[in-house]
Amino acid sequence: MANQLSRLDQVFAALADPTRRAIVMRLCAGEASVGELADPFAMALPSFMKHIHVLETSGLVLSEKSGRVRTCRLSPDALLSAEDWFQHQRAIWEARLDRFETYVMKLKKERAAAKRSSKMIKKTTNKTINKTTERKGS
Amino acid sequence: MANQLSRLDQVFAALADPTRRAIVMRLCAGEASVGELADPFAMALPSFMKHIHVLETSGLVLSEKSGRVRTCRLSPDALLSAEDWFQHQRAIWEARLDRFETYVMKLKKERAAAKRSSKMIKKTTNKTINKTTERKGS
DNA sequence: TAATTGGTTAGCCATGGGGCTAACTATAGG
DNA sequence: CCTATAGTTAGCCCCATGGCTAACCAATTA
Repeated sequence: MANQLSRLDQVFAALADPTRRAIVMRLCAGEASVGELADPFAMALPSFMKHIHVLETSGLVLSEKSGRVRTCRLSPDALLSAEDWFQHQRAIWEARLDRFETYVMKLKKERAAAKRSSKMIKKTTNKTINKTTERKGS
Repeated sequence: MANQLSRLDQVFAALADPTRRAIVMRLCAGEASVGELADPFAMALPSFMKHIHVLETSGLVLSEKSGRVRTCRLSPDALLSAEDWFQHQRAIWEARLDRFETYVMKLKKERAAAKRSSKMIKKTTNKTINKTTERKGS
């Protein structure tokens, strides 16, 4: 009970394996038994079951046993939470790009104005731009 | 295609580690030197450098050394390709849901018709319908 | 030139992941 | 009742991963 990894850790770790990604892709098309899922893979069943187990503990897959057959289905929640992570990062990234772009536009204007009214001071301003991208809040 | 998969392997594996996800999140806010990146982590530098290296070979991060300082920045391509994967899976999933739903609608109609014209045969149909109501919007 | 700073290389260690076989349980079918 | 089917459990192997220290460049800076 000491070190519980975050759900994202488990979801990404689960999806880092091509076999498991293939299983998820297969389950996107509908539920299936372990045997059906395992069929395309040249792998011993116990090995395959480990993958299923990883997917289950990551929350990506749910399964239920009835009789001697275990049926697996996708639980889209974990998938969505990972997708959310990407979208969140992208939002931050794009916001920064926007801020940067407007900043550069402002600089451009200022530079143009300075050029119009003066002689030549642009070298240092240019360097300042690099510094800013490097670090924002610290 | 197989090439792309192995890249996904690396991207997901890279993101499966909380340290590395934190680095990516930090880099979404702008580029930084290795030292700056390492600062928040209670970890020896060589260990930290391994994470940077993993991120670089996964294609998530680019770095450039000038003088004795190595500056890292995010390369959004890999991030986007992973996000695409999710969106693709979700599309398939949702398409299936739609197909399933129309199928159930068809069943409902048929059941209503059967009920109108016959006695009582609802057992299995009923079970199928419950499955649908269980998850609808997602 | 000497010392400091910022990374890098090399090598060690413990753990965990992904694969296997063999043997076992439990249902379904003949 | 007997056998085949579908998973499951146990245990072994190998190598990748994530952490460490120690020693080593190579730029800056005093």
